[in-house]
Amino acid sequence: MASASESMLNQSLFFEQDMIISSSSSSQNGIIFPFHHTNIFASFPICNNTLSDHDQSIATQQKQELITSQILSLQRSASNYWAWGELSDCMGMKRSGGDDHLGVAAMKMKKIKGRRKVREPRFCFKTMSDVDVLDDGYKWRKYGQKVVKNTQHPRSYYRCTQDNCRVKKRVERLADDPRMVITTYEGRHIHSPSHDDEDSQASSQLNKFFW
DNA sequence: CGAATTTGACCGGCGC
DNA sequence: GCGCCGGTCAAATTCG
Repeated sequence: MASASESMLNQSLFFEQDMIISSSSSSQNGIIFPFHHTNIFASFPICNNTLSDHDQSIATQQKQELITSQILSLQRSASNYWAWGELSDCMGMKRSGGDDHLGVAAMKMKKIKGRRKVREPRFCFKTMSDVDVLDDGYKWRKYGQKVVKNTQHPRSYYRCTQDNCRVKKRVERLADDPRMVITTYEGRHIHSPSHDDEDSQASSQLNKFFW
């Protein structure tokens, strides 16, 4: 148990270093590297819109924190995950190329300084799973369901039940492979996972380290 | 009976 | 300006 946590720690530290490298060296495809012992693969496309260096570093840091947190919390239930992150808090961003199923969502924006519109950082998992809602350690309440165009499966919308925690997630099935579940997280948890299983202590310790 | 989910209405962004 | 579409709200319904 202790060794597993330690291993995860090292993995995530390595991950942070790669994130920094990727933000300056790759603008389209990002990087892909495996989390060997969890079968998690991560790829981080970097937004190529015009962000200042300062904004870039802040956004990258936020993304790192979000992804690290989510991977830590998902590690317990993970099997055959693919994951990718998206730097989405930049103005007027459009996804280029495919990935239509994730959508250029008309996401709720918030204005900063009265002019800039910024999206919450988002992070997606693609998972081979029979169940739609993965046990990621947090408690979610469903607040909506929508049939999106060109897909036969509805998309479900969840919000974290914790007071003052604004984190949301969307869950949908891949149109061309219904066995795959797309889970999109948006925002940052302001608390530890609420699960009371035996992993919670180690998990919260790791969270403390990264947050 | 309170909590959680369902579901149609509504809203705002975006493309034409 | 209008219509489409994704996201959210909230009343109704279901569940535990």
